[in-house]
Amino acid sequence: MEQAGIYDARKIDHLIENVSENELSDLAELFKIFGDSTRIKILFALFHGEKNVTEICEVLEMNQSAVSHQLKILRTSKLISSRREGKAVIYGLADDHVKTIIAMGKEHIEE
Amino acid sequence: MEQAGIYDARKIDHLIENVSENELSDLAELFKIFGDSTRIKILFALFHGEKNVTEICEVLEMNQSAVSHQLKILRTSKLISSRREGKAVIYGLADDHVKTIIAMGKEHIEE
DNA sequence: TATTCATATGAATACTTTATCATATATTCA
DNA sequence: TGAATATATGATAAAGTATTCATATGAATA
Repeated sequence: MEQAGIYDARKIDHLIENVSENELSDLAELFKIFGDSTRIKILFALFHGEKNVTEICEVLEMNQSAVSHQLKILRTSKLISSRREGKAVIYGLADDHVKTIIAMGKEHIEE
Repeated sequence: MEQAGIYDARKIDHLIENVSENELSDLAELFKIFGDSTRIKILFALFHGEKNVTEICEVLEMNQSAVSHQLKILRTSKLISSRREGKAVIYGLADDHVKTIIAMGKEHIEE
């Protein structure tokens, strides 16, 4: 299974050495966030740029309350960031790890 | 947020383009698998080599039934592979994506 | 300031998931 | 073949989760 140069195997191995019980729990918590269609859709909606809540609702075709509940979970996990601009609250990806994690997942399911 | 050369940003961007509704569901399903402490612990237990069920139970300090139930989920998701050797069934990681995905997760929570 | 628009949040419900218990299956060995 | 060991699995209870509805908060504007 060649990884097409996307990562460096040695660095990967180093990253997963000596992981504490607590870190394992944190990891599970993190992945749990990605493990929901609605939240994954929100993250994808933000891949190409920031969006406010109304726009996210339109993309997902879901009601505002459901979306806001999930936005809160993503915010709490620091996967997305938010700022208010007038009446609207604008959301964006917090950092590039989100993209990488999802890309790795996509690469896996493609096989 | 420099990624220390662990991945190539262009390839990441390419991977997450044009993702269908179905692929999003599959992705959520995949991450759901990682989103459980027991399963993450099993995967870590297998990082340094294959183990049979009894050994996995010892590492996790969990009862055999609970472990087997989670092994089945990991097997079904093709994250681990198994083979029988006498009375024992030996499990190992199915491929390197597992390591990569978890390493990315770890990198994220470290910040 | 009253109203409207945008977002957040609490409570309730329906749905999912995990661990446990009991038991079944598979393999080895006496 | 019968007992022992290793693993798998079905059913159930307990815990967790997502969506919906109703309502609250916050900001802009008439």
